[in-house]
Amino acid sequence: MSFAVPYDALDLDDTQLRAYFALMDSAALLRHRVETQLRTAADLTYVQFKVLARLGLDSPTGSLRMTELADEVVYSRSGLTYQAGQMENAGLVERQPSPDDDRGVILSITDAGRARLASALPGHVEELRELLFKPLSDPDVLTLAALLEPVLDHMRASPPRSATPRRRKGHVPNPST
Amino acid sequence: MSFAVPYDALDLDDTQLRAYFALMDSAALLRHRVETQLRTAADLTYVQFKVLARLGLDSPTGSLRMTELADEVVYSRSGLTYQAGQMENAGLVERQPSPDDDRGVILSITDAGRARLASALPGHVEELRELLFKPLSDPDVLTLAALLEPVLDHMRASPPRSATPRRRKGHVPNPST
DNA sequence: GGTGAATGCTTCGAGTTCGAAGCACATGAC
DNA sequence: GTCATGTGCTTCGAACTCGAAGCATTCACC
Repeated sequence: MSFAVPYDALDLDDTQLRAYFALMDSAALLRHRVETQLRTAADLTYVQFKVLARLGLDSPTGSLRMTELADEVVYSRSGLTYQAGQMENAGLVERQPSPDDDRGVILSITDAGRARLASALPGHVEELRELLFKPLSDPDVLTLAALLEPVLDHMRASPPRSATPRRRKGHVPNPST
Repeated sequence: MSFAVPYDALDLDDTQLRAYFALMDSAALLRHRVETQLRTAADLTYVQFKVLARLGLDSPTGSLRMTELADEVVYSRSGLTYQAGQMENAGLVERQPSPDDDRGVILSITDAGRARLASALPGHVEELRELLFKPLSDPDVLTLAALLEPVLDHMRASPPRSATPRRRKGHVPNPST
């Protein structure tokens, strides 16, 4: 697929196109495979797995704010509200009011959630080894991380060009008006 | 996020985890940004854009089989059927019966589709430059493509562990039964 | 050339996602 | 204290995706 049709000045070169499609397609395909693996092995969505992993492996207390999880796992608040409801019904997480902000909701992993996570992890890791890491050498993996982490940081730092400001702190509402 | 909890032998090392999350998160975030850009600028989904681009830029005839597009753009036939319907209603593509196979359907881009694609391209390229390529040097871009293309090829070659065989040609139905 | 299996696409129902609107609480100015 | 504005989360409706089932055609083999 070449974008080189009527926009010489704005075109991407072939290498850039290759990188773009390789990134998008490999991530999409990997997610699809991982998703079906998680679904059949542990009855979890990729999103649900990621929520459980964030809560159960990263957080010392096993709990996080809804907003924080939403920003990482899904790209809308309502999306996380929906999943939190699903997972709460399944007994994997609990919702508690935030102690320091009555508007806030804190999501905590339950024992059942930890058990489900533990049951999903080995197959998940196995799938990653098989699909993602088999064609990559150890230095390759490091290089890949070193290339993509700055991209990720850069995108997270760049505001979506026209959207709700939604800066965590230190927002700049209106420069002159 | 460290997976290093109870599965020493199966664990991924930190570098692998970094690469995994950087890949998944950067691609997901990039897709989200690109999607909103395409939506506001040209009223197109990422999937629809990709269909138009494949038909309008890659194919000399401006047309492709449904199955071929489905495998590239979406991960189910029904998903492409839905999008083909949407885009046909919008006048961007046309459906024709395949001449050499009465079951097949060929999707062709229309003049309106080419016009829509042309209107979307500059902003799309601009968004990619801004978000993806700004933090990467030219050699970086080449390295990224060189790392991810083998991963993509490897995944496309690996059957989904338990699914319909669905090989284009040369299937091996039943070894002994 | 006839029969059974495979293939190409569509229809259908269920599940997931998003954005906009809404509600409750918090924060800052006065 | 009060008011206006901002923030955290939920509800709601619309759109999208998938897998399974179904229909029509083709292929392979006898």
